[in-house]
Amino acid sequence: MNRANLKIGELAKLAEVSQDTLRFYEKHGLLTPHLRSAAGYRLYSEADVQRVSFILSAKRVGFTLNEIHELLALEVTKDEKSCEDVQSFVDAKIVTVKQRIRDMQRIQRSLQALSDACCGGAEPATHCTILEALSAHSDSLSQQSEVR
Amino acid sequence: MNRANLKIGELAKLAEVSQDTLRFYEKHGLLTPHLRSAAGYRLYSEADVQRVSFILSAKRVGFTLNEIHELLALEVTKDEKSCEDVQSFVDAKIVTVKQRIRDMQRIQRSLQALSDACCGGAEPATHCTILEALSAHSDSLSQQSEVR
DNA sequence: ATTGACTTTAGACCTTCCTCTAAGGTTTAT
DNA sequence: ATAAACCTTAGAGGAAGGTCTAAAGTCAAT
Repeated sequence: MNRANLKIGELAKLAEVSQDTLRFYEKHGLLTPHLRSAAGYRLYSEADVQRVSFILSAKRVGFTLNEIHELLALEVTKDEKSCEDVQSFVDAKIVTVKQRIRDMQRIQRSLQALSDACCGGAEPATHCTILEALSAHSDSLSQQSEVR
Repeated sequence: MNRANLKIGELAKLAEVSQDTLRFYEKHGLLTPHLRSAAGYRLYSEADVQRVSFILSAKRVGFTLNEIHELLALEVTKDEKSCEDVQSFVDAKIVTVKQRIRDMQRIQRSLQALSDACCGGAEPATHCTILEALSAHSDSLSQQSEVR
């Protein structure tokens, strides 16, 4: 499958989303096909493919479509005060992302502990639920940060 | 604030969620207070605090409440074939989590590049949007895995 | 030139995850 | 003993993110 001027069904298959979802994203300003055919068919470019990829990754890790819209709208126009605005917004997002990475790593360790406690052999299966596995590494609400 | 026998308002404040949300989680089997007062007030234990912490972390990184329910229900009963079931489920989740961590790291690098390209000083601001910043490190849909 | 697989639109409908309202009972402080 | 600040329930309402339907136009192959 070539990646230039994809029709909606082709992009849908490539990105593993429905055509409805792509139209929905368009309606909400997240993804506009770079052109339309004479008959009005949406035609997506390679850049559009990248864009949908970004949207899906960002969504998978918990950004809302609104937040993704803001991220996509970010642009350093370089010659203005846009810098400050962009930078403070982006830096705030970086903090959020770092927190989420820590959340995920904590969950990953717990899942791993649970998997290991299992048929791991000689281990005493002290960790019998994910919460027990988690509390072995946990820090819990004590130093909770942003909850959106 | 002590963490034994919290009333709903106390837990809500501690966890930074609404009381409604806690009741909603209870209705859906995610968080049952360990006991009720004579008058029917919910009383939450330290373990309940941990549980809500887990729910919120998992939610922040993109698990649905249903998935969280499944994770919380996991239990190695040790003496049966529960091991195999738990392990294959958990191992699948670990794969998902690892993918999401990579997604987040990719996004983090892009945000960082965007922030740097900004008022970073002498840099030529080649990365002017998040998508351009992203494509500098990107791999896009080419090796996409699970999209839930 | 017609069949089958595509595409278009508008709009109704659905699920998830809350959030709010109403009508009332309880606890604590004064 | 009464006010203020808690708590209870059931159920309606709402925003986000799709998903489905209908009625119609387009394209490629036989």
